[in-house]
Amino acid sequence: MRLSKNGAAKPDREEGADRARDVLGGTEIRIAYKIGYVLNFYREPSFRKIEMEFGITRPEIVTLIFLNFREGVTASDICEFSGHLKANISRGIIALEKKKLLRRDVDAKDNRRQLLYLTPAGRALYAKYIPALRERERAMLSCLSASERKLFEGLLDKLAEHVPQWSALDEL
Amino acid sequence: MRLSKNGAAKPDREEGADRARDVLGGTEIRIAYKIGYVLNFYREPSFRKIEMEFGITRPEIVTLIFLNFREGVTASDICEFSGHLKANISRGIIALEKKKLLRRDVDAKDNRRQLLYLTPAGRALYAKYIPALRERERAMLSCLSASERKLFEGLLDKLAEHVPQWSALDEL
DNA sequence: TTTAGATAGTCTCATATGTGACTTTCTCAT
DNA sequence: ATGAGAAAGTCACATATGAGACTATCTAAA
Repeated sequence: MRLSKNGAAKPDREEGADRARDVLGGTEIRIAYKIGYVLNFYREPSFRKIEMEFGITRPEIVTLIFLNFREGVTASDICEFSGHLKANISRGIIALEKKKLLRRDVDAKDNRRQLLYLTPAGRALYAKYIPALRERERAMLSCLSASERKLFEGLLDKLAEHVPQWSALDEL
Repeated sequence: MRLSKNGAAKPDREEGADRARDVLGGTEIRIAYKIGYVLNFYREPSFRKIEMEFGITRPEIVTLIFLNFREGVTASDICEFSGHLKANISRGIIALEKKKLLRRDVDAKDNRRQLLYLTPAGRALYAKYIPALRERERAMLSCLSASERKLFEGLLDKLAEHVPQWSALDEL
């Protein structure tokens, strides 16, 4: 029942993959459980490593990821697509500003809102940790052929676009 | 840019689904990000509700789910397939035992290990919260046809079986 | 046998997180 | 215009979590 460090099964044990198939198929929420299983192994170790290495929290990590491809957004926007609670994103933004990794301007059109922008230092920090995430994603998907990957992403897109139909934003 | 509570877009804003497609496609780790997006909306609200309603923690929730289909396993086994750290699963098991929701026996073959079994009360508690998780999974997947769902699960299985190849257990 | 190292599980401490209340600002119907 | 209610963001408090040390037990090789 044990896996050794490199993921290979010990001689007298079930092989890891067999065991995974067996176990993961057993719950009453098979698909959700399997998504969680794969994602946990992708995300948790990666994010913990970044947290430790760079002294930032998860909301800070995702805020930098988000701002890297779209600036001038608000804390609420980041909540909406990161799944983090607004209190945590708020704290993260305050911390990032304190470290001069982002800048925020009050929206002239709506004084409640603050528009967020990365500083060069913020962009540089992002550039330090994103390659490991990219590489790990590549490894995760390497068991799928190019066409399977396309297929998988297409189905994921469908699921993602459908999210607003069944999950209210204020649930997060 | 805002979604209203029922997920419908306000008249003068982009529609939720368009916006999601647009935003989610922008990161450097598209597929991982999309998996996280969908899963967050599935898992976080559901689990938080269970936590509050029944006064149990996440490790306790997953321990009950796991034991419901396989008993006589150990804390390590649960770590292996839940993605939770052993300290947290350990605390969860201690709490569940205190509440008489599970029972543990020292393994006669290996005195370090404790074999876990649900009590009827534990099974009853599980039965109270699993229907909502099932229903929410159904809603999440309702945008896929039966054959798309099969396809999606097949690809997920492939990814799950491949996990040991790229992620070491001790990373969790 | 003995012993070095691995493994199962628990504990302590520091930190991150969830909840809900709060302020300020905006929106919209009257 | 004005007042009720929604939305953006912050805060304080309690709790859950992550890191890493620790004990006890097992394994395997000399």
